[in-house]
Amino acid sequence: MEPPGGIGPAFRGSGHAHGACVDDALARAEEVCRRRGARLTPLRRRVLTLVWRSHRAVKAYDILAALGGGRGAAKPPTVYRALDFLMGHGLIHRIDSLNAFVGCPRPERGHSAQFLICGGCGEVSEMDAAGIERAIIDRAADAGFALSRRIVELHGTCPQCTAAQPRA
Amino acid sequence: MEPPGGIGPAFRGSGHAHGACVDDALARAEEVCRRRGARLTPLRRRVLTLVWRSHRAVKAYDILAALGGGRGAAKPPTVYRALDFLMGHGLIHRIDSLNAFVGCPRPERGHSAQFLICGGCGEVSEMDAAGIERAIIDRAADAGFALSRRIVELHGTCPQCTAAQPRA
DNA sequence: CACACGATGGCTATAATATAACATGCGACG
DNA sequence: CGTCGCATGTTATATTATAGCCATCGTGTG
Repeated sequence: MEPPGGIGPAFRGSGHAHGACVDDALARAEEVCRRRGARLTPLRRRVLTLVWRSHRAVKAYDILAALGGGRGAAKPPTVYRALDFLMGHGLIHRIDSLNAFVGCPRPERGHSAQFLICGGCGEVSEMDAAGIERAIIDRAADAGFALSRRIVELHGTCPQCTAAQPRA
Repeated sequence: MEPPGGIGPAFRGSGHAHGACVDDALARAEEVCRRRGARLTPLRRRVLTLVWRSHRAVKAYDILAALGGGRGAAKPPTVYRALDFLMGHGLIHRIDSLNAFVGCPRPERGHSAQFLICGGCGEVSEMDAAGIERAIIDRAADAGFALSRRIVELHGTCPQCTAAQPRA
């Protein structure tokens, strides 16, 4: 079940030791920030932890709610600024088709990613598929198009959810 | 430079006879609806025309504004319902990374599309690149992932805009 | 004709997502 | 100490989207 390339597309289902994912993600984030002189402040670390609460894409306002339930509640800009920072350093990705955010398991390399998004369990699996990347680059080159950002978000059903629903 | 498949990625720049694009799109829409027994009502036709005003992605609230400037102005649900209808019949596509909509030049075939989105002029070019599609399908199959919706939105700079900016 | 029904679209309201603009705190550094 | 820059707090508002209810209209049917 270990993912090819160490990233995806292994959907984890409910039975994995998620604490290790979070610890690993935080350690990597520390390292990335340390090397760049960027400050992973308590707030940013907390937001990153909240994004990593699951392997699902997390909405900004859910983070907001989790941050400050009471009167001293956090405000939207607080969350969006932290998310911007984390995205800027590749620690999280935005899933545009969900207006939501997911932790990046390999922040150290500036990879281009594709996402498998399960409509059943909501899990998001990040891939770095050379074949897809290659095809996109080739096709853009054919068109004389200078690529910057590439968005590949693939919706469907993960193996676990497919297995759980013998007859859809 | 004619695109394989006849769709994209020909960026048109400012010098094409756009009336023909619109007429063609409307004729195709009529035909598609007629064959399915769907009703391309005046409102829906008007919204479709507004989406086709350019080859750029159009925002729902811009359509809203264009629909009813005055006191009897249209309301959001009116626009979103028309857009839902048009999407349901493949007459337009939603560009998730822009929260905006673009006309589909080939509504008759249920194609899967990729979009080239120019950050300079804002034009969106629809492709149906078999190579990209193939790579995505193969990779999803590897992962045991049952694909439904595929989103491929490629941001960058079109040939015209690249030529216009010798030093970016 | 009277009636039910489904599709369409108008309306009010509100939810959900995101940013602008300005104020405050706080540490680094001369 | 002064001030500079960055992070965060705060207020307000912009942008995007949907829920839910009602009026209208065409169509088929008793």
